[in-house]
Amino acid sequence: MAPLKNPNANASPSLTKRPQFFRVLIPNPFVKLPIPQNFMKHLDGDQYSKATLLSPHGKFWHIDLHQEGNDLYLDGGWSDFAKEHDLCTGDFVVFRYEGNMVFTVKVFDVTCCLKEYELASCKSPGCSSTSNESSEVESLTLSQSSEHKDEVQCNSTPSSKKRKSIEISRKRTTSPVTASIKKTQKTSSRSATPTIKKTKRITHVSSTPIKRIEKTTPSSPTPPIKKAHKNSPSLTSLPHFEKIVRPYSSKYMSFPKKFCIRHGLISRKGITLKNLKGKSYDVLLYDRATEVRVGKGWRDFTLENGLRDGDACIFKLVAKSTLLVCLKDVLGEIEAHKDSREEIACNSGRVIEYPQFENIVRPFNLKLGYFTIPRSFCLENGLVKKQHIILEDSDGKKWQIQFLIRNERAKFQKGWSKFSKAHDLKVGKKCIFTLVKENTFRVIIEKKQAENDA
DNA sequence: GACAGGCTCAAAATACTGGG
DNA sequence: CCCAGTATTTTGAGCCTGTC
Repeated sequence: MAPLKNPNANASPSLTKRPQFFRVLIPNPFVKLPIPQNFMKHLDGDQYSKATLLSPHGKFWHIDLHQEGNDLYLDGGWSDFAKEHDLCTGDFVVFRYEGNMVFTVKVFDVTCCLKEYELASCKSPGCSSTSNESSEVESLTLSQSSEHKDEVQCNSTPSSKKRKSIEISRKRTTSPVTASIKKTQKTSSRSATPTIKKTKRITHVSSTPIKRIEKTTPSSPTPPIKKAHKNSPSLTSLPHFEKIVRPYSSKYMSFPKKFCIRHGLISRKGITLKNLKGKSYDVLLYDRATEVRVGKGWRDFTLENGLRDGDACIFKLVAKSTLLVCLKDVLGEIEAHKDSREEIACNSGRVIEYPQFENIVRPFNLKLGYFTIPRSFCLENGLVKKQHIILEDSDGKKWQIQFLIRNERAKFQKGWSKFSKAHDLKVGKKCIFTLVKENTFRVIIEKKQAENDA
């Protein structure tokens, strides 16, 4: 099925009013389950080709969607899901939409009670224990999943300060956090700015001292939670701790050493962080005198999950070496499904700028007839394969140029020479390329820079 | 001449260590 | 907790060769 895509959306539904629907199971839904037509308005903009179900097992299931006319069905993988969860005729299944085609699922049986499930590693094809921790049993339960929001929100909001606008176009992968660092370093060196101080102070209010936050299962080095039970521990009772993202957090995060020792994390060196969307990130731990630092791999996590100065991260130990990370931004909102900075910008009402980059024309651009493009820009904007793109000049005239990537290097080539000649490009001129839509750049050519500066 | 592709090397960014 | 410094990795500029 061709994915239906709405250009608008990615935005997660408001966390305070997540849409839900339920289905009472009749025999047919064991093959495929229809999504109510009225509910589909909440899916606008998401890709309809697949859905991810966060099961009561605490596992993520990837289910194919099938569209018939105006109807949308949970199809491929649904029967496996039903089988794995022992769904019966008359069962009442609640789907809560988390955004980005992710649903948490609750199952009530004919007695109107929430069904209990064993937290076993599932081996069914659609189940997302595909990552490197496939053998591990995750202990995130359905109730946990639905409770996490309340749990985290019970902490006071860290700060009401407004965030700075997002720099979407960046030169040479300058992350927001990095940018923040640079800014901080410029304004003052060792002493934090008043804003940061404030954040810090509030941090202590919001994050109970680690000793109090951390609730461990009795005296076992690792929490052997194997069964979801009505009385089973909720996420709040899983061992966890909270940390606030600081400017230096783009480089590393420090974990409380006591927590790591108690749960045997240090001995493992490499652990897995998992976001609420189920994506796993392998990171390395470095044992230090007074703390344990998360090093290699951490940066990827911060970038992909849009962590910024002031955000709170709640790390919950859900398996021997797996920490589930709940994010809470500086405004106190839990961001369960951050997908991109653009999405974050949408959610917080910030202005979205078109991605752009700029380059100065160099001699070889004219001599050899190609123009190099920052790799980071290409990666961020999905320019990853050879294709034709359109350059639109200030007169509205369009030029077809070949975009290609070779050896991890991206450049405009075929057609570039014509463009450069037509616009009388000279060495030192600055060109600003704004990606206004897929495959189309608007080009602004600025005047020659002050005599090549020197 | 235009285009495709490869190589080297310096600069920048990132990962990590040391220590106040 | 946080900054400074160093080591390592990644990226892009520049140039070259081969093919059409």
